[in-house]
Amino acid sequence: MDGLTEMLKGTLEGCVLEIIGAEETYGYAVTRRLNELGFTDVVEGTVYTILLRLEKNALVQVTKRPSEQGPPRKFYALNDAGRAELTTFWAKWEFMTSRIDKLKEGAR
Amino acid sequence: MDGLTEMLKGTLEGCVLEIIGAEETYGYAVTRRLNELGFTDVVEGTVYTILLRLEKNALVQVTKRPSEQGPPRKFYALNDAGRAELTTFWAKWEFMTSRIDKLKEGAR
DNA sequence: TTCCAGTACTCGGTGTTACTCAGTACCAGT
DNA sequence: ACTGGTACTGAGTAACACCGAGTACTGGAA
Repeated sequence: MDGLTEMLKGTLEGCVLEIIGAEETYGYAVTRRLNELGFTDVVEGTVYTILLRLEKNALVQVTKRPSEQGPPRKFYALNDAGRAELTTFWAKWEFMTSRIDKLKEGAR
Repeated sequence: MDGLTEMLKGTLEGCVLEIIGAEETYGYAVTRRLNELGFTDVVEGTVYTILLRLEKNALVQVTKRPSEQGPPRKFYALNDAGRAELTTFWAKWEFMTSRIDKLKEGAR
């Protein structure tokens, strides 16, 4: 599935938030997870920019740990602000999808 | 509901496509329709830019008609390319929402 | 009769976002 | 020595929704 780029704006960050909220993890693994989910076109560079933004906005706690395979990993975990952001993300998602599904079903 | 701006990227155009696909209509009315639907922050300028884009991309057929109330209206109707675009929009929407709902439910 | 509110469209400029692409670097197995 | 997988960075691009100011037409209130 391609051409999802524009549609993912604003939601991809929420997905990343959800993924690292479920379990402390690192950029490369987040990319793999998104690819597994079906977002096959999402590439590492994209995820890293999101991660850097989350860090800049103080929504995550970062811990650098050595890896057995390759360079050290930056592990991300949500802090309180991050969890709050995730909650409002799902609220917005719920709101938007419900309205659009209503439109789709031809509600007047 | 505010702060939906980023999330609407890529989907708002699809919504406009759906609205004018259901019935030939004009910009001001499309804005009203979106506001009724719950997207209260969507403003005229935004809708007109989308309409202009649709016209530029040859997805709509435009007819100017006088109005009883105010300046003449530009009525928009989907052409074949527009209907095709609408179909692929809903396909992308279906794809994206199904994946994200799966993520939300904690699918591994 | 003038002025305002509602209707209706246009357009230049802005900020956010995902993406592209190139680069750096570390390690394992061949 | 080399390749391929792992892992992160950063500069630049394109698309989109939004902002704000402007134009213009009509009808009713002041």
